Amino acid sequence: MNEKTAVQVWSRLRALVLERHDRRQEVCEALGMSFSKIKALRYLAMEPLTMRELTDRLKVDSPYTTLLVDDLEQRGLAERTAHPADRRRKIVTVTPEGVVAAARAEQIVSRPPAELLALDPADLAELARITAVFDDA
Amino acid sequence: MNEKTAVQVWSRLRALVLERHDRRQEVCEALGMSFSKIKALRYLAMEPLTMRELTDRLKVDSPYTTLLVDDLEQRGLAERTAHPADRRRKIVTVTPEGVVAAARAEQIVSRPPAELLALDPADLAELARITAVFDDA
DNA sequence: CCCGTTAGTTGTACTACTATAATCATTATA
DNA sequence: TATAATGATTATAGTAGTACAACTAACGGG
Repeated sequence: MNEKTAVQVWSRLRALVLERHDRRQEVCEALGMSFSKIKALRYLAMEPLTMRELTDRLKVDSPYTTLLVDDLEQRGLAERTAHPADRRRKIVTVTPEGVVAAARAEQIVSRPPAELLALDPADLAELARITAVFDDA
Repeated sequence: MNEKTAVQVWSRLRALVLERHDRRQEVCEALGMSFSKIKALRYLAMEPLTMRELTDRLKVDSPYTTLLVDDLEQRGLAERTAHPADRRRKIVTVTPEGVVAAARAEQIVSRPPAELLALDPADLAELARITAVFDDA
């Protein structure tokens, strides 16, 4: 009954991530911007992206990406710069202020929930071992 | 280093639930309605609720709950009925069609991801054992 | 060099959701 | 029994996000 156990585990993981520890509202309030903008900022903080790459990562349409980056620029968190090889493209990079803001967001969402911290260390280690395969799956 | 391991596990669980297997779009397309309405329908399918109780569960404001239930009623998926003891309240119940729709939604979101099904049965059992404490936490 | 394609922007219109205030009926309470 | 509080609705306005069409500028292959 692998299937049945998987359903049960899946239900618990969803409850943990989606219901009990949905940090979206918290991070939106902390940074004073919508979650879409925070997602954009976090992608850009990982590496500079062209508008198109950012559009693909966010899974939105390109006109909306323009609006998102417009807003991030107005807040002084990101900048459009020229692409060295293709003058059609624009590379969006985060400013130092953007790096700080992205780190604040990252810190909030990555804070592990009490349920995990309360686990027996051996069980937590087991969890780490078992979930390791998710990284490259 | 319990903290560090917890951060790592938390990161993997978030990626699994939020990035790789976010079923929101899929279930919205299957039922032809917004995710808020589907959430409302699923709560109501578990048990009949008053408008206030539904409002609290959905964490929206009461005027919006009115709109949500209006729409579910128009689709023939839910019904407002009188409260036996308090004529101010209205009890919202799902219709037989609503039960079917809620079950379809449930089936989509509860389908466990390939990552879990591919686990070694012993590891999956371990996962079930360790995550069991989440149920009452 | 022409032509199809791509990158990005602008504009418009729409849906989903949020916030607030006002209103009505009903119930609980001082 | 007057008054406060509650449950639900209506109305209004605003923000966020989505979809589409049109457009400019620039690249790339025949």
